[in-house]
Amino acid sequence: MARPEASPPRRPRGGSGSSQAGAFLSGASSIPTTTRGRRTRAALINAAREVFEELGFRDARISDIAKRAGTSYGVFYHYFDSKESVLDELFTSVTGDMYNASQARSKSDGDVVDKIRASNRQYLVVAARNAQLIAMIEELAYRDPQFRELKLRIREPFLLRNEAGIRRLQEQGLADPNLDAAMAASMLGGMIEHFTLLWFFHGVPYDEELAVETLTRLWAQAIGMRLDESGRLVQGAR
Amino acid sequence: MARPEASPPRRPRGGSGSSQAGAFLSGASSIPTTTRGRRTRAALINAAREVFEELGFRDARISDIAKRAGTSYGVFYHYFDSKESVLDELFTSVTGDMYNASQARSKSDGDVVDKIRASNRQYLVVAARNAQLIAMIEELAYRDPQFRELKLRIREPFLLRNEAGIRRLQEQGLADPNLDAAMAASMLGGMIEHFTLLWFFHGVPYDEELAVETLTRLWAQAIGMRLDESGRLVQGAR
Amino acid sequence: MARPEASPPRRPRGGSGSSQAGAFLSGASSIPTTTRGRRTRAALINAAREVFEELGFRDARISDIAKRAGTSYGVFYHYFDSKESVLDELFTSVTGDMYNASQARSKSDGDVVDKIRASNRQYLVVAARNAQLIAMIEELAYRDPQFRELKLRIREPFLLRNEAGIRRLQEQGLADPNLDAAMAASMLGGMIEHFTLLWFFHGVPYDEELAVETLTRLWAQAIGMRLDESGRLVQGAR
Amino acid sequence: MARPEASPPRRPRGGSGSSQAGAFLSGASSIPTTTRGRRTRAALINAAREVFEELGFRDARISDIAKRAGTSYGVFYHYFDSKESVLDELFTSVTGDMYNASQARSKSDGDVVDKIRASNRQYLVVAARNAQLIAMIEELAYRDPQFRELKLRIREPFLLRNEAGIRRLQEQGLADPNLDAAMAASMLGGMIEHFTLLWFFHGVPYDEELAVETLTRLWAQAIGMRLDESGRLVQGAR
DNA sequence: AATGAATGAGCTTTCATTCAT
DNA sequence: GATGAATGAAAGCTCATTCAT
Repeated sequence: MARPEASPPRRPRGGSGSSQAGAFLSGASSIPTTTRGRRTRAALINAAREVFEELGFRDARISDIAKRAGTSYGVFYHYFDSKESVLDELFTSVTGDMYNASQARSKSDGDVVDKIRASNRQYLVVAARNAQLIAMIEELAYRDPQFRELKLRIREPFLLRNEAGIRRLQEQGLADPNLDAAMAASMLGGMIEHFTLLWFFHGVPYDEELAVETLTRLWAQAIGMRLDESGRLVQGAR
Repeated sequence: MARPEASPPRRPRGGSGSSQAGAFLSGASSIPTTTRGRRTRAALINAAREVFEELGFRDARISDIAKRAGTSYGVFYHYFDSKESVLDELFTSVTGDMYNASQARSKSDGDVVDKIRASNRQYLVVAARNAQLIAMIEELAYRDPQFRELKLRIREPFLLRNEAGIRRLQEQGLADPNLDAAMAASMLGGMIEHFTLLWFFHGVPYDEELAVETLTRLWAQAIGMRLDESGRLVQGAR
Repeated sequence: MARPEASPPRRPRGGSGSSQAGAFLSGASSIPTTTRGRRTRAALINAAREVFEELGFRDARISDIAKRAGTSYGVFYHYFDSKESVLDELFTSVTGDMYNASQARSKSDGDVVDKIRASNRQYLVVAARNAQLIAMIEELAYRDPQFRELKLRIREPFLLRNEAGIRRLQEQGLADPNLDAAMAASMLGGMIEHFTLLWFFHGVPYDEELAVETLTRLWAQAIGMRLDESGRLVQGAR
Repeated sequence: MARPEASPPRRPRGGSGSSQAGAFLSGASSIPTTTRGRRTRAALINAAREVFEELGFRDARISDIAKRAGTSYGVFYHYFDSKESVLDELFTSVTGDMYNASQARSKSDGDVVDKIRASNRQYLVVAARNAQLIAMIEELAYRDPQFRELKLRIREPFLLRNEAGIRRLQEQGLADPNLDAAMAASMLGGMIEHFTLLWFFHGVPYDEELAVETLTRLWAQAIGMRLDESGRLVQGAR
């Protein structure tokens, strides 16, 4: 017999089912109308970000967030349904930031390698900026399909961009035609992802310039280019 | 939801127990003298592995493990101090397995690329075999310095091996001398790590042959080799 | 989007779904194996009955029950899933008692009216004995379909018995043939139910003998019999 | 589930607030002077009725009522002291309606049975109209002496009327003189009460005509009359 | 050696009510 | 008059761990 809930301990009350557009998780979070309300809500989101980064999502208690925001824990429920729903808001900003980074065109009018270098450098910048939150998503992705999808969704635009880039270079005769562009994009993308996490989140120390150069050289050579000792494309090497 | 965790000696939040000198994580676990005792202990470890893989470390309850092992949860404390201490045992086997893999010399008498290919293939095998537990370590590493170290310790022999390999190839004039061997080893190692996790744990589907070939080609070319369309080293290309 | 439960705050864990045979509500309650366990469990049920009767189901807190039973509230969850599940046990005994009463045949070899009188008297006895719990079911029935059904299920055997009785008397020419037996049984049964609740639960004072006599006279005459001043059937009056 | 109820002046458990002299339950509620105020107040009462009927008194939240009334929950406290005090207003109307019904004289110039029939039919009408609220009172009466009294007070005029009726019929030689009029009135009144609740609130389906006829026949015969197959009084049968 | 009963800290969530705006 | 933000007591429930048997 299914759990019958004799005198139902919790009324469902429609609410939380209706999702906001673009909300990743539950997202049933009321938007305050007054200035004071807006300020409090913002304080909560901010506090949540800090607490999540310090303690991790699972170890973060609502009361930690509320305390950090300087409110009672009651207000939290005024603005959010649950921990999950603040997370939403946070993710919206990260995914947005990451997406923009994935779309950005380098303005450098250098050669192909310069473009790769610029792109790597840029990834490093956003990755550093969002390391904590990305690490959190990674962590949660290990147990929660919802977050696994989010993780994959975040990396997708980078993948597509990389794949397109490789394909274009292959067509131009600049990249190894024997490479499966999608697979290579996934692997090389993973290389950078993994590396930035190691560096920015796990605290393994690396030298920035060396990192950018090595990343760029590995990437470029992996797809079939040849770089001279100063990191410039050896023309006609392919 | 109620925070699980115990009552009296309440663990400080996020920590995984204070580690002792000898064992990796927490307290020593008594080694039983009788046959029956040994069997029970083994059953618990086995059960723990299964439960951890299914539920994750944090969500696994002692009672889950005990139930799976077919014992009462009282016995658990006969053999182990805490959840952390069973984990120890489990990790001993993974780290051992991984270490062996990192040391294995390929018997192939093919060329350098064949060696790289064999090595990659072998990594894929152990990674697939230990994916669940490795993922667990990864997950825990996000919050627990203890596990972060473990994670780094596991990857270290691979790193060293790769670094030595690259260096040797550089000396032989087969690999790009402009590459920082340590950095490259870390990045390329990360590429494989990341990829196997995606594949074996997160369930992203890949074709095995294509994966091995692409991995090998990327790796070899990244460090400066040149491969022909059938994946064989183009002699004298450097 | 449905509530996704980012990192699920509560694992379902099959358990509670499988119901015991005959359990009304959830009923997932472990049966202890040791004497001590059995004693504790019994103490909890007893305490629950008392607390429910004093405070009502909804106002009763788990901690009230535990305190009354002289245990920590933790044990409660050792034996029961929830408040609902103790209720189960309690109901099993009431419904059993009531059912038996409904089936009991009076041993009096008096006339029809004596049988009705005996039956009424007996109902009064069980109703008095179970007044608190019946009232509780009534109360809960106002809001919970589950309890509404229970309420109806408890009254059903009485209804059927009464209906059969009336029908038999109609066939024997002793009861008014113009009466719909089922409807009459329901109404007259309700009369007694309502009356006992008023008396035993709401505390409206009545004289027992007068009550039995009046109940019997009303009932008997309602279905078409005629009673003389001493409550005996006036033969051939129909 | 968390107990709702307020924080600072926390109501003693089970109670419904200490009642004031004048009003039935709790505090006086200010009567607004402006039109707008009166409209808001009326909207609140209306909303309260709906919400109470849907959710029951205990499960209804102030915010539910306010939302339904289209106001903020702040205003609620402008007009009412508490949930109990809106209830007051609602009950005033029910009790009024019920009382009127109890006093109504049937205009039919038929015989006694017609009068009983008319009276029953009329009770059915008001009972149907007020079923939700009456059920609510019943429910609350199980736990709250305040409501128990209200419940008894509502039924009282019916009781008195019935008792007087029976007594009159006894004097006229139409009703069984061996019946205690008060007791019979209470029991027979309870029969109808109980029946209407079953029908109108608990949703047990009955045929209206059959119900009226059976009710009337049972009632009339119970007090000693005799009815023919078409429901007319058999003259001189007593 | 094994069992499983008992403990209780700690977290979540609800919602009546107050009060600044 | 009206608004809605803020408060916080209180109860539910979980599960690591202890310990009597």
